[in-house]
Amino acid sequence: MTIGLAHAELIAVLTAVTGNDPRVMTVRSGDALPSGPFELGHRTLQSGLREWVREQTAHPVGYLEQLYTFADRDRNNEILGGRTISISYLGLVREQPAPGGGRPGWHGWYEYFPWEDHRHGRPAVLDDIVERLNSWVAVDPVRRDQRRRRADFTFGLNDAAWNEDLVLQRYELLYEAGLVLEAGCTQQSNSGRPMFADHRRILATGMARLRAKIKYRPVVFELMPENFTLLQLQRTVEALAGLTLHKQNFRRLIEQQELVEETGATESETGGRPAKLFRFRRAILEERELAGTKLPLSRN
Amino acid sequence: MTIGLAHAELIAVLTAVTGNDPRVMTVRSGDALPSGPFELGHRTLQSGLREWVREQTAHPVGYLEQLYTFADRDRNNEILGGRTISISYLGLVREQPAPGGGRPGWHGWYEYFPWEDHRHGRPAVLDDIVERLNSWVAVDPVRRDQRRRRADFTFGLNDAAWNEDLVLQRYELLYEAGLVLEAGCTQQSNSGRPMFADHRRILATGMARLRAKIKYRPVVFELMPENFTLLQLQRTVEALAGLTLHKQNFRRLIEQQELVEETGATESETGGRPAKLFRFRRAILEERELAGTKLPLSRN
DNA sequence: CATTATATACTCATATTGAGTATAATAAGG
DNA sequence: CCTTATTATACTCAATATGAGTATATAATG
Repeated sequence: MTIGLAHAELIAVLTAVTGNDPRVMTVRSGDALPSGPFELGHRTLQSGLREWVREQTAHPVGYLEQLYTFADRDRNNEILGGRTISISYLGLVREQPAPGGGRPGWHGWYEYFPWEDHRHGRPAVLDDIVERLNSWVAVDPVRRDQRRRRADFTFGLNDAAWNEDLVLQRYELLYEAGLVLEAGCTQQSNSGRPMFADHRRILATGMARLRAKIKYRPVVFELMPENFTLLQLQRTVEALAGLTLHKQNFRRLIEQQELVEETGATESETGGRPAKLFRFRRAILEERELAGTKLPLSRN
Repeated sequence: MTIGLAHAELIAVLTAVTGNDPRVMTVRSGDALPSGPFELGHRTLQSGLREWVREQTAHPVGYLEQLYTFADRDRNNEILGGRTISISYLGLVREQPAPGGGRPGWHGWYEYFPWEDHRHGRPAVLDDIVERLNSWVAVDPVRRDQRRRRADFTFGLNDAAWNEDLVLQRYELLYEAGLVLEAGCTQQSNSGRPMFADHRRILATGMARLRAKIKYRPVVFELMPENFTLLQLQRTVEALAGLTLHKQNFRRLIEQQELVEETGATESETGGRPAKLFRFRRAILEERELAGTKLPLSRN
């Protein structure tokens, strides 16, 4: 009897932002995240993950960080004996054209989480969700107050402010309330596209991590091309945060932190006055690995 | 051939602060962290870890959060076949008297990391360490500049400020420079007490996480008794951060965030004017699970 | 009652942040 | 060429947060 033996699985939340659209790399036409077993031939967890992503999506991966390790009892249905442990990673890339013409597996974040995009105001799907949440709150006479506070807090209801970082908490609340398909509910519309097993939860974990991290670390630049305008940079951050930002303050913060430097060239495809092109000052990574990037999350 | 099979191990960094001394629970007289295999009988990773801690240390565990998952090739020396995956957790507790008179495995953080405690000024061991680091910097003519910047940044040398969060980066630098025993060096003094396998690295990961987290989440209270004075709270934070804080500003921040409420009683054992006793306002966890606790890290 | 020690209140300069207004540089339409 | 639309960039200002003090309060001790 081998105590402690388990199946180790690697899962990737690979993210890019293309045309102001935050996307995640998927397999099976958008139903699952790239994944595969951790094998003896893999040098490390990271390199194992890189191999699976290369094999399943043929997309190069740059920045990679560990997200979370899951081991749910109901994850090993199909597998004989042992348990399955899933080690998930967040990867940041620039979207590349698919090699060989195969369809690339990019899908928009907000296809899975339509209630998370507040760039054009509060999304309409929230009305429906809030109504169903209210029923869920009301149905339990004992925990009603607790449920009320939790719903208010996570979804920014009744004077609470919307907090873009609470992606995972919102998903988990919807799951508990039986409002997403993975929870075995029969409802269909407005709850976002489901995914295989717990992959949507893992995506939520990655989104939450990234939304939180862009505020104190210069990771956005992993998603940017070599040269970019400040507005492009802002639009990328906005796409991730699902919010619009104050333009002038955004520039002020980026520039005063010396995160970027002018290339000298300008971009005039933007419509109005041509914008200066910038590049990321890689030197900053050494100068202050941890000193952090603050992003002005002053709403518009 | 079972592809993807691995040994799953759970490791705990269990921390308490007793008498202004941050401590970690150990086994084997301080040589290792509590750990054990993830077994079929365990419902979840967390509950498996709780069982191992209970069995090996008999200490109750409250707050628990996942730290990191490791899988190094050199971790499975003794075990036949497969790899070992270590899933580490950070636990926060209040130190309890050992049941049955067995010696409890509490050891001070700074026994393992003597260079991390700056509460009484820059620790003397740093002189030695810096000298050896300088040799390490100088010995490589090619990467000298890079090494210089890295040493300066992580240890706060040459005008760089000491950043208490960089516990792991400092340990890793010392490891790479061959200045800790785990790296196979022969030196003895001033490099802190080593631990079994990579347990000291895992402890560093936990310390770094906790030092970072107390700044934006009210987790310190997990380490406090039910009622406490503001100075006791401050001393606990200082013990963790390895720094002294500005007393008046500390109070201002704690109070204006409404993290605590007066119990009505006072504590007069402190020497001077009796201090009001406070308790943590648990309600705040619901009110703003994520709104955060800011700690004034203005040095004294 | 002076001394010592801690607790708590209040002050003040500076930095950061949120939210604007004003001006500059381009393209397109008439 | 002039107006309008559109984007870029500079500058202002009030509110708040932060770092670093000073001042006062309440106890114990000798």
